Amino acid sequence: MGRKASVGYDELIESLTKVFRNVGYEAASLSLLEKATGLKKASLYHRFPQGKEQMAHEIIGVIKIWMENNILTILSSDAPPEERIELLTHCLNNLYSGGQDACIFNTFSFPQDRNSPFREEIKSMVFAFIKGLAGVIADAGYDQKESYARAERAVMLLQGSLVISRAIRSERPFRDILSRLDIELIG
Amino acid sequence: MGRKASVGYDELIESLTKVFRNVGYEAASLSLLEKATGLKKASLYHRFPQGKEQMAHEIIGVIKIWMENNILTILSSDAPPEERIELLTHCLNNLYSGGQDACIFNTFSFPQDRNSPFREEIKSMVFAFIKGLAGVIADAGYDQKESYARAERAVMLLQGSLVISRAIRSERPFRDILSRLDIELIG
DNA sequence: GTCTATAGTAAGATAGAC
DNA sequence: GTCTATCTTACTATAGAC
Repeated sequence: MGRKASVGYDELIESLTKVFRNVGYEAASLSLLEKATGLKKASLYHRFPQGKEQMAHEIIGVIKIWMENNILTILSSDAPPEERIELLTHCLNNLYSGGQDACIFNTFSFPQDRNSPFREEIKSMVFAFIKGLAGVIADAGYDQKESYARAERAVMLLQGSLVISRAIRSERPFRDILSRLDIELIG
Repeated sequence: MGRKASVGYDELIESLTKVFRNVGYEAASLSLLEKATGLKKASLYHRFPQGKEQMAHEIIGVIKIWMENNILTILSSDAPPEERIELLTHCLNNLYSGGQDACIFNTFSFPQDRNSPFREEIKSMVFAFIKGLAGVIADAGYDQKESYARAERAVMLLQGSLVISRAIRSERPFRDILSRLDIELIG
């Protein structure tokens, strides 16, 4: 039997995610990751033998599963559209820490050569999110084309509000968008 | 008299900007900057004695001036609002290369410790842009509060569309937003 | 499983020839 | 003004003790 880990997998991933999403793949140095996780470089390599690239892949995988189990599950439930959007709003507020944390859709989409591997995963997650939203909007009575357009627009507003919130260092833009998400989607 | 530069200041700044905005400050290594400019490290240090940090500051300064001379000048002209927005649209399409290039509002807002110096400059540029837009909207008859809200919202949509366009590798979302910018602002 | 110690590599930055 | 060569530092990654 192996020795017990001082840091559980889940909290390890959470610490790594916080760094990666907020500074980007290249800037996420092992020293930053050491500080964030409380583990030394060698220990990180013990957990992730392929180093940074593996860490990035695993946090993306975990986020993907989280997204399926939370956001997408909420969106495809049989509750009324208004209720689903209400739940989604809380979910997103939690995911982005009220506008303080960046989104990997943004951070991991910058062209940093080698890591094009995870750009494909990001792309499919973006589409999954938009399609999930479009489903709710369609359930509220909009036609398919309009539903997709509204969904995509909402994602843009969310991403844009995160950009502006970070740029002006105020969570207010993000909160504003989140508080009007229902109107944006099915209003 | 000094020897003639093989690369003029303007095209040098342009090459540097292309790298910085699209990969971010940390990932903009001197080898990337060498390739982009065609100058060797030592030559770059001759032009920018304080290295990367100075390069970043100067490209931001140049963009700021460009923004004042183009975007802000257009927005504060005495042409009718519709006409100003039409000019702005072409300006933005050019600035972002039709959705292919990232915005420094986004790239330079990530928390990379030391370079907090330029976060203040970015912040003021974001506000200047929003206020410039709000002016046009107010001229079209909207009250101040609504004008500001619409302006901020338009900036979010632009930024968000750039994020999504990069994420799904299609300029379509950006083009869609740009083509509806007039409706978004004063429609 | 985590650590200290240490390679090995790429980064930022200078010195000096042309 | 640009270059090659070099220095120093930081980073990624590994070896081996506990």
